[in-house]
Amino acid sequence: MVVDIKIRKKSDDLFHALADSTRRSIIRHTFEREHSVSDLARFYPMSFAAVQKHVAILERAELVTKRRSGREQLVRGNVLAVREALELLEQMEEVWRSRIDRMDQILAEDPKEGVMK
Amino acid sequence: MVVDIKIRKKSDDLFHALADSTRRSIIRHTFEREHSVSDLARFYPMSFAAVQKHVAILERAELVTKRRSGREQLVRGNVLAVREALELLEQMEEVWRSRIDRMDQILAEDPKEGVMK
DNA sequence: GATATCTACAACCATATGGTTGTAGATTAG
DNA sequence: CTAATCTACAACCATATGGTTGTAGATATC
Repeated sequence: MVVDIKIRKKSDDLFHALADSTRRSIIRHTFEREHSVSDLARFYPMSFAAVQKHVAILERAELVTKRRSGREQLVRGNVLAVREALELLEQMEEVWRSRIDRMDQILAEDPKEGVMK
Repeated sequence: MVVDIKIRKKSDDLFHALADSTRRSIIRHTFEREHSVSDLARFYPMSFAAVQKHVAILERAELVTKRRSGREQLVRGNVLAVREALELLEQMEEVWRSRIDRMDQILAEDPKEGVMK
């Protein structure tokens, strides 16, 4: 299905965006309050352009949004994308949990079955 | 601190490992039950060596463990790493939540203060 | 109007990533 | 013993990634 490809791509973007400590730091900062891009750039040991690229990756993953204010571009964290990532991980955990449930079920079955074999 | 670097690297590895749909699929499969590497390789449209590399990346992120059984290498998902990723995301969410709390606090203050200004 | 600031974006570079094929060592099956 | 299977790992390749510098357009400040 085409929709599946979209979900896959979105998850790829989401986790990829999270797989960098600078970007995780930007998320935290922009969760606290809005920051302009150059505001953020002053904070990290890299060029303005590099930070700009990190913000673009976060934006594509919808982890942050940008809003223009005069000549500044204000970046704000979007908690919904983090929730999305949490849900994806919880779905994985669910597969694991259901396996444990099945094992419990097998162990709870009448032991005679096993002994008689 | 040196410990921080370790945590950073670990988080990088963890989210990077999750940022690929083949690897997320392997996690799900090995959460259900153990699979040998060639078992997994038969399932995906790529070479054995490619799957082997994906498993290595998952192993480095501690998302799976391997156990030898004769000539086979059995791969099993490790739910603890998923929990770790969940915790990291929840910590981010916490920053956001505390900001909301602060805003609520400001809005709950005696309105006279604002009016009198 | 002139100058400084903030942003966008292109071009470039070194390294990482995700794939391939090929070779060789262990282990099992016939 | 021989053949088949499973794994490890090296070498290679195209593209992606994360950084750089430089240029140019908007906006604000003096």
